[in-house]
Order: sequence, then structure tokens, then C-alpha cells
Amino acid sequence: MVLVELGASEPSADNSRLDILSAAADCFMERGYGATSIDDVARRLRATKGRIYHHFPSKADLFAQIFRTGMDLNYEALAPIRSMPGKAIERWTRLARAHTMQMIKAKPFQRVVWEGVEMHLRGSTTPEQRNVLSELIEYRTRYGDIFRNEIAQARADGDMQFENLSIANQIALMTLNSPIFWYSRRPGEADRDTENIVEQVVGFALRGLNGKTG
Amino acid sequence: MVLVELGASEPSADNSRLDILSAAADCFMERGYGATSIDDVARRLRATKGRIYHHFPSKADLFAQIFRTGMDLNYEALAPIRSMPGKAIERWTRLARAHTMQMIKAKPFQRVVWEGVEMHLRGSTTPEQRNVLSELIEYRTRYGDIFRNEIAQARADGDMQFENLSIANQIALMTLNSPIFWYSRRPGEADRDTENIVEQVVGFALRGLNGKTG
DNA sequence: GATGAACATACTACCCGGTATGTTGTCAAC
DNA sequence: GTTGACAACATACCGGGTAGTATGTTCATC
Repeated sequence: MVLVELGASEPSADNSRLDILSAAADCFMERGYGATSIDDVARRLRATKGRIYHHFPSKADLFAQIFRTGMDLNYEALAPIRSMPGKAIERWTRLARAHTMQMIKAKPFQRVVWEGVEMHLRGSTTPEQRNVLSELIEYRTRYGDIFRNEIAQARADGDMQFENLSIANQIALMTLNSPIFWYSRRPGEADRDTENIVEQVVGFALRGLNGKTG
Repeated sequence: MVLVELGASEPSADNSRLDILSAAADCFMERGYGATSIDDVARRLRATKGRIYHHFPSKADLFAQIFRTGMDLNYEALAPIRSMPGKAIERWTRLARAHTMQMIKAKPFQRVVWEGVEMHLRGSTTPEQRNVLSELIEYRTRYGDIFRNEIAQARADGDMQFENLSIANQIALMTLNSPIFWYSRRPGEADRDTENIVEQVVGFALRGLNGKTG
């Protein structure tokens, strides 16, 4: 079972690659995958297609790389929390905070992740690209399971109450993801303001799960 | 017994129109607006483009009509509840139930509504189609305000607690909408099962809003 | 000064929205 | 019962946009 290796690619190798990824993520967020042309991405970089196709074999692959990068960021944000001892509900709350903050901080990448999941659910991809995508989907599914396991444990601890585990997790994650749709940074917004928004979101989800606020 | 109206070329045309709308909604749900071609819709109808363009002037207009139909259904579902007397929190709960049920029952249309809102937020439409769409967006915004007003009132009544009204409404509606993404009807699912799902969703949102369960 | 990476330029093949035109059935009037 | 008119499509075609490719160009490194 070979999973994604975090630092697999050479670090200092390509600023150019990262620039392309970031610009493409912005485009995909603003117009969606289908409506974004490679020329659009190139234009944003003040470059041409040649540059992009020099680094990425296809549009679908570019999309997939953004997807992977976004998920890498998410795993990275959760990493220090996952191993924390203590009650599951407390761990879930911290995980939720980190996740939600990630939705805000890396919004373009997270929108790509979202669209990637949607694309997979719709099954509208070429059969061969689908393998690349479905590997990423599994990556993302396991990510969701991190939260799923915690709320399952929290329920067993008597710290949460809900009927169906899958549904509860779906709704909770949807809540935590929601900022990618309605959040946009306001001029002069401080870190404290952002954290406040995160707290409102996480609080909503926690209450939704009947979490015992200690 | 004879109900044929003179000069009414409507009935057969309306059936055909509805068939097209429904087939197109299915396609848009499965592949998204951009990835769906008019030929795709025609193929699903076992017909050709001619039929579609005979009834709808453009792809964007077809999309808009589905959007409008979906919203019409939503308003219709809320109509009898809106005028009910009693506490706001109670009214909100009933509205939420009706809305969520609608998400499940008319899922293809609701997905189109969702994508329409996304398209508008992204601003990726031709300037002239944008007028048609933004009118629908306003239609949809007023719909959201129905819920917004109720939770504002409920908070004033002391029956709900949350910090930011806009954020709370956004999250709550997102929760109620979420079935359009993860729900799919299971074989042998009864109405009672569906209602149970609705209850889980609405319950989650209600607790998220700190609703006083009476 | 040869080589290859990192692009830009030029071009092609294809798909898709839209249109223009052809075909069929119906129905009304003569 | 023939004809004309029109609705409801089907067929054929066109033009624009786009993913992908093939080829040129620059520049650094050795």
C-alpha cells in the first residue's frame, strides 16, 4: 500500500512548478475545471501554454496535482493533532479547527479538491485519468475517516450523540468545508477575526453532533 | 367531458418541454453544466438537437429554466408554512424540514440551482446571460432570506443563539442543502426512511443554531 | 560551442453551440 | 380529398474555441 509521500519531489527544484500550480488553482476556483482553459492559466502567469505543458503532461494531470497538493496540506495540518492523547471529542475539535482554518487559508486548492470529488462522484472522466483521480479520492476518503473515527470514539465515550455515523460525519464535514463557498477575506481582517469565524463554524458542527462542551 | 381548449397548442408542447427540462437536469447533475453538451441531453431523450433548440433558444436559457423550476418548487414547498402563526423557531424547523425534503426529492433540479449560484459567484458568464441569471440569483437570495428572517426572529425570542447572523444562516442552509451531495436513494427505501434522514439533517442544524428544543 | 532545459510560437484536429434547411404529421378550409 | 400552413422535430453544416503537438528560440552550464 503505497500512499502519498510528502516531500517526494525535490524541494528546491521548481518555483515555476509551484507558480503554475497556484495560478491554475486560482483559475479553477474562479471558473471551474471545464470553463478554465490552459490559455487562461498561462495568461494569468503572463506566459504561454508552452510553459505549462513543459511541466505537466495534460490539463487533467495539472488538476490532479493541485488536488494532491491541497490534500497534502490538509494532512500536514492535522498531523500534530492526530497523535495527541486525551478524549476523542477534544481531539476532534482541534482537528476540526485545523481543517476549517485550512479551508480558509488554502481556499483555491480546497475548491479544486471539492470539484475533484464531485467529478469523481459524477464519474465524468476518461477511463484512464480516472485511475489517477480515484487514487486521490481514496486519499481524501481516508482523510474523512480521520474525523469519522474520532466522532465514533466520542460517541462511544458518551461525549457525542447522533444516529447514523456516516450521515453525521458527512454533515459535519460539510459544515467545516462550507467556508470555501462563502468566505472571502475582508480588507483589514486580522488573524483574530479569522479565528473567530473558524470558531463559529466548529462550534456549529460540535453542537450539531451533540458534543458535550466541557 | 371535452376539455380541449381552442388555440391551446400548450399541452403537448408542455409535456415535451418538461421532458427536456428533466433530462437536461439529470445531465447537468451528472456531468455539470460545462461538461454537458446539448447532444448529450438529446441523446438521453433519444432525440436530436433540433428538438431542444425548437423549445429553448440556448443552452444557457435551458439551464436558467431548470434553475427557475427548481426554485419554484422550493417556494411552493414553503408556501403553506410561511404564513403559519407561532414561534419563529418552530416555523423555521418546519421550513427546514420542507426544504431538506425538497433537496432529496428534486435533487437534479437542486443541483442545477447550486451550480447556478456557483456560476454567478464566479462571474463566469456572458454579460447578457448574466442578467437572466442574476435575476434568478435574486430569486434565490430572497429564498434564503426567508430562513434568515426566521432565525433572526428566533434569536430575538431567545430561542436560538449564534454570533453572526449571516454566517449562521449560511452554515445552516449549507447543512440543509448537503443531501444533494451525499444522498442517493437506496433500493427499497421507504418514505419513513427518507423522513428519518431529513430529521437527522434538520436536527443537526437546529442544534448548531443553539435552538431551544421544546 | 554543444547540449539540454525552459520556455514561446505556430499549427492541427476535434468538439460543441448555434443555425439553416429538410421532413413528417396534423388540421383546417375550400 | 386536396391543398396550404404550421408545429415539431431531424439532418446537415459552419465557425469559434480549446487540448494537445511540433517546432523554433533563448540561455545557462560545462
